[in-house]
Amino acid sequence: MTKIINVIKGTHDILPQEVDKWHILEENALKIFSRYGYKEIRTPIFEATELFARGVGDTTDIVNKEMYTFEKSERSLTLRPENTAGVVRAYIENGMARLSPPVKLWYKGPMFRYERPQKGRQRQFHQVGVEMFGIKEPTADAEVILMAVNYLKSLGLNDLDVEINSLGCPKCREEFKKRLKEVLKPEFDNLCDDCKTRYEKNPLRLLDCKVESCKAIFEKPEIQKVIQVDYICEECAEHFAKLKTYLDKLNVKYNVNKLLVRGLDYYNRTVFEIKSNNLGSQNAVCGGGRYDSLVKNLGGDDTPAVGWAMGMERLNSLLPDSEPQKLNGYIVSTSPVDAFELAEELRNDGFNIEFDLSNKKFTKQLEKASKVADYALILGEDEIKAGKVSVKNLATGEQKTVSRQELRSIL
RNA sequence: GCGCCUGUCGUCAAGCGGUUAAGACCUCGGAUUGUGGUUCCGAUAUGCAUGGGUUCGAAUCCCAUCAGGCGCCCCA
Repeated sequence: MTKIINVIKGTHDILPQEVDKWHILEENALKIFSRYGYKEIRTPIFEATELFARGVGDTTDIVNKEMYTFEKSERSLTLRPENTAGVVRAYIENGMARLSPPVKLWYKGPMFRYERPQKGRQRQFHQVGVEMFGIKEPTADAEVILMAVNYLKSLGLNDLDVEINSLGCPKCREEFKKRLKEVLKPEFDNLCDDCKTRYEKNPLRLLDCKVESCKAIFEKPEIQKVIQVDYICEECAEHFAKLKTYLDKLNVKYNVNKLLVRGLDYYNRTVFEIKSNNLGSQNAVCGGGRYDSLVKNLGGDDTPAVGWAMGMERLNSLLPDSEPQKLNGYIVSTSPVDAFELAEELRNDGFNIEFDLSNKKFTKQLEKASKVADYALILGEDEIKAGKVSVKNLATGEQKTVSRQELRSIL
């Protein structure tokens, strides 16, 4: 036998028996986001590599070691590892800055990251996300978080933890980094290797370290003092305070997590995550925040923005399995031509209808009907002559012979 | 990139060095020439991820390769 070709590591097929759940995710996204005035945008799956290097940040793991990059016609192209950079590119390129703010966009689609696959993490995965441009006030942050929570609620996901934090603006963040480095200096040699690198490149990420010895260091009182004190400036503090007020008034439950930093470089001020306890170690279903400098960094006008993304596979695994959808009717007939005609008639009226294409025996057809449909539509010689159909309710066994017109009201 | 675990039919599996590789589900056929979902009978792995090795003998032990899972890291 010829060797079969397998799916690529870290990718997988979404099979018919699970696709219903995907439809639920997608339909609810359209429904909920539309209520808030968001429009869907679809951007290409690959972009210029430079977009991600400049957009996501070239010190991030995503850009450093996880991108699928390839050359074509002497251009370096990359399969998108996330979609914020692409949406921002589209926003700039299509002159959406000329639209009356806020500009509200949402998207869904596959993303690609070259990582070791594990539970809740694949190399091709899907995200649904939103981006809002043009509003610097914390109302935007609040709306976006509220919408995330309501989207999750619409999926029946209520018991999730919302964590928020403020990173401050570039100005006050520098101050915080400076203080953090000062207080950690005596401990530098005790940090893990990754943290030693972070210490130089991106000190905020130190707080995210999962290594026990590092966590212990950060628990020390003199270091906690620096972490707990708000180094963010007055304006940033006010922004964050207002956001919390809005969330309180809107009954969005959240925790402030000072250690929440996030791995993408473009965030400032508000960052947030939504986590589930039922996902294993990859427990974040949603991550996002404010990125006021990204549009400008990518060549657009100075435009404030805020957004988030959710991992659809992770959402999917939190959804209960759905019952497979049955056909409205399965035609049992020994006359393919008549079966065809009846099937087409009913299909045109919006019913889901199948019949046996291989002309099997009557009992086999009925057996098949009982497995895949709610009703068996029996179309034998007698019925054909009389211009009628015998309808059998396969759940109750009830059967009656009716005209084709009556048939529609039964199905 | 590192660590641990696992590969037997389409699926879930039993098998733990001895000669025809259990079983269940699914699928297909029959009992059953117009009445199913229950039941009964039958069919379906010359092969145990692949390649080597040990042995009189290997799905079972060893090595390598490949694939998958989980964890670290990072993230959705």
